[in-house]
Amino acid sequence: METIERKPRSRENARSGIIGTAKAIARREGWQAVSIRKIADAIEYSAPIVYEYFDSKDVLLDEIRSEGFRHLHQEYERIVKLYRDPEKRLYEISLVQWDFARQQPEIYQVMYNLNGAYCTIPVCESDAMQAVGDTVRQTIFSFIPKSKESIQKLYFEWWATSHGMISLAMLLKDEQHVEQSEQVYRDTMRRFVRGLR
Amino acid sequence: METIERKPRSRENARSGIIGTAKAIARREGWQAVSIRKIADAIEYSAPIVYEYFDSKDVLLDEIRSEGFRHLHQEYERIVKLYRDPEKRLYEISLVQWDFARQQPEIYQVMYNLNGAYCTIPVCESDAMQAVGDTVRQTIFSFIPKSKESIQKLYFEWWATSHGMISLAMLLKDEQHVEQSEQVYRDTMRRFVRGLR
DNA sequence: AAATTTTCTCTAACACAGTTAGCATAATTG
DNA sequence: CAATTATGCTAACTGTGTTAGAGAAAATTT
Repeated sequence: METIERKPRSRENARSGIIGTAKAIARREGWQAVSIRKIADAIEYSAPIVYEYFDSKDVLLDEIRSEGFRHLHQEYERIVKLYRDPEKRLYEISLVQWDFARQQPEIYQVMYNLNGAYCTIPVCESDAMQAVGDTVRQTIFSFIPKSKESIQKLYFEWWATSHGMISLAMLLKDEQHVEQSEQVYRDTMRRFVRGLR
Repeated sequence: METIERKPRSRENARSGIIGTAKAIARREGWQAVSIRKIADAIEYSAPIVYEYFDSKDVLLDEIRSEGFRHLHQEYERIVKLYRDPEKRLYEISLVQWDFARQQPEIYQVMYNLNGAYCTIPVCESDAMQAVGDTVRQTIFSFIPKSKESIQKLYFEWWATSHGMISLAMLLKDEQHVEQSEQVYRDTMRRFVRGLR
């Protein structure tokens, strides 16, 4: 993913090379260390070339963020198709969220402007994020048919609980053991889902 | 807090001037806009002077962060002294946390490396943060005398729930109405406290 | 009072950041 | 072959954190 040959490369190829390099640097050195010049060096181009693919660093980060939300959305839809029991669905969705944040922390960080990642473009306006929200709201609605406002409140609660634990576990990863955090997360999310009926 | 006269100023005076200016800029333009030169301009000094008071920007941010945790700790202690009922205590502490994040979002952001604020120094090692944790753990212990591990787990849960809602409400402040978020927060925290007994 | 030292503050510079303008070369088209 | 388009570069601008070293002013000593 790092040292890409320069010779045979189409436009889409270069674009994904930029994204991949940005993610690789962020994973290795943190988002603060991600610079246009460093990306350009890695893909063996000069800095201005990057601007042929992304209008600004902000737009690049936004693209990576949207990619993250789209990936998450796909995973959620997979879960929805896999299980029929609404409770099982929501619980498994919760686990997917945890695993995603564990396996690709740099993506999770840019999605929520965490730990030095900073994208000016408001995340609320992202269609991908809306789509994720819709899937979860539908799942909640599927076993608790309530008013739109009530569903929104429950979704907000679920989201906050999950995101709170994930971002806190990231913050304390040196002090608190991952296994324990994960156990608490599982228990809490299971309890949350149970509490819905 | 912005245009400070230069004439009569002691060392402590200048130090707090730097901190105050940094906070003011962060509040007005976000943490990403906080630069050493801008701070120096505001206090009518040249940039290197700032380094006489703080070894680096990182240290400056860490100081502001610790200040935030110390302030929060004081508020928590005030609540503990004010109420005898443990449930009331924890609930009021939760509300203090919300109000703090509402009234001084820039401080809350630097405390958790949110929204462009980025301090390299690990927050876990902060004594002030530990002190805050101790107070909350004690409060939880005061009406649920369990093992250290259980208390730690409950504290983690409480913290995650509170922090999750606060940071999410910050993220969605344009979409979701503050009043509704606050209502959900109050309900959730009350339910959490109730659920402890 | 003169000389010396210490204190205070500044300018200049370095490497790096995001970003843009303009030029050179290569590929394609007529 | 000539003209045009595409491609990628260098150089530059402003702004960032940070450091070195110069210079003035104040305090101290002789």
